[in-house]
Amino acid sequence: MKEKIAKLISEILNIDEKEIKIEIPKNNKFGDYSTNIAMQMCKIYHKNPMEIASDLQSKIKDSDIVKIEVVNPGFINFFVNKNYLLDNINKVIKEQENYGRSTIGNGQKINLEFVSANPTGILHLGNARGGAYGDNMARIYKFAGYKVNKEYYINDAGMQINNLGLSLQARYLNLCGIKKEIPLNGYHGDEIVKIAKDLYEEVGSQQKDANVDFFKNLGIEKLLDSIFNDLKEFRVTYDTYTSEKKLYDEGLPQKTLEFLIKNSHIYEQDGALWFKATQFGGTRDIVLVKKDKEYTYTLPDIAHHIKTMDQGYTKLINVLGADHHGYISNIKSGISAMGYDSNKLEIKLLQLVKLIQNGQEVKMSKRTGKSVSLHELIEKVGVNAARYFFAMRSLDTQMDFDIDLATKKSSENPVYYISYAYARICSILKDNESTNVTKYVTINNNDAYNVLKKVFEFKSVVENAAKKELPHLVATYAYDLANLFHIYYSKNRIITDNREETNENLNMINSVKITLANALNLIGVIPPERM
RNA sequence: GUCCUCGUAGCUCAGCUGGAUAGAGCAUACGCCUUCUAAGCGUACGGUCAAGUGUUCGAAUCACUUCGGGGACACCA
Repeated sequence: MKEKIAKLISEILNIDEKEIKIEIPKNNKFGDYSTNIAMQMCKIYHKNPMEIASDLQSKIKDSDIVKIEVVNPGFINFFVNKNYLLDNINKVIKEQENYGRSTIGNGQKINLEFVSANPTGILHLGNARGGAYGDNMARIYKFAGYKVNKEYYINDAGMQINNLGLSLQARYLNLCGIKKEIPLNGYHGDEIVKIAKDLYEEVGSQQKDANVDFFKNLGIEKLLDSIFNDLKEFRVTYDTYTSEKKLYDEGLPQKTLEFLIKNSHIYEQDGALWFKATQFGGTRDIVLVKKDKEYTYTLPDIAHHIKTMDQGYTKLINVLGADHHGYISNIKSGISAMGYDSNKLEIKLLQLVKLIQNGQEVKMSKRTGKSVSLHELIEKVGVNAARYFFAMRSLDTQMDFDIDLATKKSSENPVYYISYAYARICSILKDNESTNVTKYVTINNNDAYNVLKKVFEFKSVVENAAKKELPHLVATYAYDLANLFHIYYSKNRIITDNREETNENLNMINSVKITLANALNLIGVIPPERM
């Protein structure tokens, strides 16, 4: 319908259809569709926008348009007949879980890397936010016709892992009665204490002479286990896992370094090898090889990105915490220096989650182990509420997470509101059989039309969410749809004395049910059939 | 100091290719269950869209400046 109106106008004004913006007004007294084209054109025609609008009003003729209004300062509002909404009910029922699917992605390949937390502790709230965002985007992209690869980059090499090994070793040796300090930048999480304890309980002090590598590997194994278990419970899964250590085994960081040296992008200073990042848009030069000959994190990460780009992705998206902001220019300049297009890499920064308890901010730190874990969150509020809570807010708000509120499991979380709409529909459909309707004739009130209009909008919401990379548009959409349904439900009977009417109503609410489920699925929420 | 980001109702947040009277939830005060789930619906209260300047027919939205919150500026990741 939108396209049709745009086309009609473009033919009259003789301009490109794409120039014409047709929007759905927030207030439905302004019609089903509205355009500001008359105001846009007044400069070109040197005419009053109201004049242009009136002119268009008289020239547009179409059987589906029942009324055209011209309103100050020059809006043209279209009122269309509602058959398209009624016809859409059968489309929804026919397409089921595919209703709303789009092809705008055109099969483009997107690599989505998210969470990628170091295996030096368990996942916390910040990771949960990143996980929810990444997974939501993956679901939305797929639904919008993109090909998506979800990747977890495992930092199982380097300094931090060394610290993990040393921390774990210290804990274990202490249990064996041997004095050993946790290193300065070591990890103090309970989960590390537990791994040491489990080991001690299993083998006693047999491993007291084991080297750090033993503890590193043990720690990585156990912590990755817990990370992926938590994520799975959170309904977040991955397609590929990339190990930093494996990149070393394949010699990729080495090759990357050699390439950069060969192309004179590297110089030596103070015994370290520096990359001339400033020549490629970086804010400052960066060290790739430390004076102890170890590589910094950046070198294997450049290799990693190059390797991914070689696989033909049109876009690489990394979801990182806001504290990694400074890293963006590092990695991008590295990619450019390797002769690749760094614009293909898009980095999404998520603002950190501020944790509120008893009205006060709780500082989080992985090192001190004083954070709320993802696991704990799920235990307290459930996966649905947690997923929705993260999905409903855009990434760039510094969100407050009130743990007292969340643990109340109350209706203050909108996910219950949406679930309730879904459960209401399910309970009606459970007790009432419906049959196919070929032509809807009884549905004729604004509450119903408002609901159906929302159902109709779904596909464009999916496309918008994909294009703008904003999953919260889907969360908000689900809420709006539930809201309109609740209003409709409270004012209208679905089961009536009239069999034909009842049957049409049942089909209509079934279309709402399907659309709700599809929307919620895109943000990892599974609505309950009963509440 | 330099860079990034945010600032919208008492609180938590929507509002995003500039549009019509700036919207929800929570909180507060009232209504609505003999009928399909009241975890719902409705009414009221609540705003200098941080401040200023500019661009525009039109700005919460775009640009610049100032103020304020958060973050980043490692031979950590």
